[in-house]
Amino acid sequence: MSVLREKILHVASDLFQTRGINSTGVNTIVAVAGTTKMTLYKYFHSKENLILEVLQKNHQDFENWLSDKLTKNTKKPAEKLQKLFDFIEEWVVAPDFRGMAFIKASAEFPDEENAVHRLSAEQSRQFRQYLAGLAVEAGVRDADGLALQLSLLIEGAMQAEQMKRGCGAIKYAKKAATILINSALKN
Amino acid sequence: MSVLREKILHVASDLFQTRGINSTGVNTIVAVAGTTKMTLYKYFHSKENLILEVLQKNHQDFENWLSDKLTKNTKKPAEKLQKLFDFIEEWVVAPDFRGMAFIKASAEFPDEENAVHRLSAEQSRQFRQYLAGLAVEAGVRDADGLALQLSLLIEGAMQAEQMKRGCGAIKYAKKAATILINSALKN
DNA sequence: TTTGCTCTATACAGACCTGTAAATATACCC
DNA sequence: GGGTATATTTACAGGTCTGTATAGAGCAAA
Repeated sequence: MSVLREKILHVASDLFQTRGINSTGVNTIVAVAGTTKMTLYKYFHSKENLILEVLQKNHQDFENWLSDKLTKNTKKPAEKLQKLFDFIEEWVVAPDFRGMAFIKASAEFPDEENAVHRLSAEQSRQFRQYLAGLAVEAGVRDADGLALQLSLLIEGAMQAEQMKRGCGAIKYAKKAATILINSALKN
Repeated sequence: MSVLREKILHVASDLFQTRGINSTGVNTIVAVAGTTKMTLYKYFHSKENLILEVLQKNHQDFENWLSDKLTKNTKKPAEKLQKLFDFIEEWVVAPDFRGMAFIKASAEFPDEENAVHRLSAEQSRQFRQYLAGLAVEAGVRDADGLALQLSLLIEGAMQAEQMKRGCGAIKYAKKAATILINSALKN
């Protein structure tokens, strides 16, 4: 994998998050990345293609990081659900946190037929499925229901933290999650 | 208030929600509204100004609708918190629901110094404050905490429903809210 | 009919956008 | 050195964007 390709992906991801996708032109991306449009269009057939790859990379990075944390720091399956929000908080309070990519992408591309919107929706679904897997392992009966509720808290908190840094949304989301998890485990 | 001004506001709001703000040009707005750019720029000094007015109108319409519903359909203060999510659901399942305006606006304008972003953040804060008022009336001790948690559920559910209509997010958000409210009332 | 107001029609300026063409430069492998 | 792949440079086409200038149409009141 070319180093320039990686650089473009990284720079594009950064600019998309800080300035918005539609407000970031390819001219800006290549200027910051220190290359030219010809190189960008060689690796990424179009801007839409670049957006899709950036989204995919961000999502994979997040899920890899999270599942790594979970497998390394927890032993029993039930523990994972409990500690989940500790790691989410760690992710959110990181200085380079800029919100969840697929949430913002779906806002910028509201048309349900649009490729970017569809990928965002798919990633949202995948994330809920991952949470549902944790809930199943923990012995929750309505695993899908709890997963959906936790995803609302997580995505809501990330949205809130992106809108106003340090607003403490993730802390209260964690408290709410504990209550919901305990309630779900009792049924 | 001029009828053309109202028409422009309404059309702009609709297009911003369905196509995105940055993807909607003033040319499109005036064409759909059946007027010209000269008239638009007469009433709204700039496109940014129009965006701000659209946001403000949407937010006021929502809060007015919600508080109307609450005052007309509930009697005791504690009831309002319980019934809140019924009305939110009613709002979300309406066929013309297109997501919460200020969430999408803040995603399209991520810069915290930007006027649109600042208004969005302010509206999010106002909404939480409104919820906190309901929690106080209901006798919740940590009213701000519960309000924040409920706002996460609501905003998360609206985001999810906007991403994929009929995904049932609001139903599970309601269940989660009931648990959280009951838990908060016990403390 | 004249005055005054709102709205329309049309054209334009200047900037930015995505995407491409063609020629040149750099580096590495044989 | 020669050949090859990769990257740069510069320029451009064709489009869209916000915002403005200018001239005229429609209409109501005096």
